[in-house]
Amino acid sequence: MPLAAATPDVFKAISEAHRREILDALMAGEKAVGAIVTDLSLSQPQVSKHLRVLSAAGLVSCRAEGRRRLYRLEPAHLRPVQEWVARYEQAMNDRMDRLDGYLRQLQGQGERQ
Amino acid sequence: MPLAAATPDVFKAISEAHRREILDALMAGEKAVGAIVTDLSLSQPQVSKHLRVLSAAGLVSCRAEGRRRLYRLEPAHLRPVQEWVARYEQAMNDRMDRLDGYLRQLQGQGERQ
DNA sequence: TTGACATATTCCTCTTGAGGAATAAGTTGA
DNA sequence: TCAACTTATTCCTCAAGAGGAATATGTCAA
Repeated sequence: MPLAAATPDVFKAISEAHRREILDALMAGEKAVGAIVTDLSLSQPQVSKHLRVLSAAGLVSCRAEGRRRLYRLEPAHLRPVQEWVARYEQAMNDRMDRLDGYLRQLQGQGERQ
Repeated sequence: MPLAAATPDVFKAISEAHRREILDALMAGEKAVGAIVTDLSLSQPQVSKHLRVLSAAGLVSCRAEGRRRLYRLEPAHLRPVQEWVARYEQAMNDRMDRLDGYLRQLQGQGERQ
């Protein structure tokens, strides 16, 4: 994973399954790198590199405690994604409403016949 | 864009900015490829390839009308993303609540002094 | 200081993916 | 059938990105 992988693009950051797993693991709370390694059965460099990407995207933060580094979720930085999908939830509902209206209309016709 | 790009992975599909723009453009309703091309100032092959990826992910569907192909949004297939982020909204709120409780506690102490 | 430990980084290889140019394929109208 | 039109596909190149192995960096404990 080259340095350039540390893109601050949140959508890119969460597009990788392993990185989503890491975020999921951090939902339980702060964790050291080693804990993530054992939890997810990934290699240590692999986890470090993914954490770097997540960090660049602002999705995790880090504090040092002794020789360990404790990573913590920063869920607020998922907001761009959240807002983006939210607009489509609206679209989903609109479609539902149309379908609903159509069904109601069909039903009305049925009753009139 | 090789064929292998047609991954049915929704997260990968929406990780590309141009593809998100295409989806956004389709929120207004069904559109022909050419319309997307002019709307977004992308090349025609570029749009076709992105539509292929979006289609493989189930995010758009297509119907032929004469020599044109009309693409339509399938917002329901964004559900995996929506559900995934939703879990983090919960995490955000939890954190907010803790912050709120903490502030209240501080305020209480201030009043007592 | 030295050695064990925890994490980060570098170097490498391989695959994936984006985009351009050219072309193929399907459709319509004359 | 032929020419114009619309979209899809192929071939190519280049950059990005993932992962492994080895190593560097930093920290603690004795």
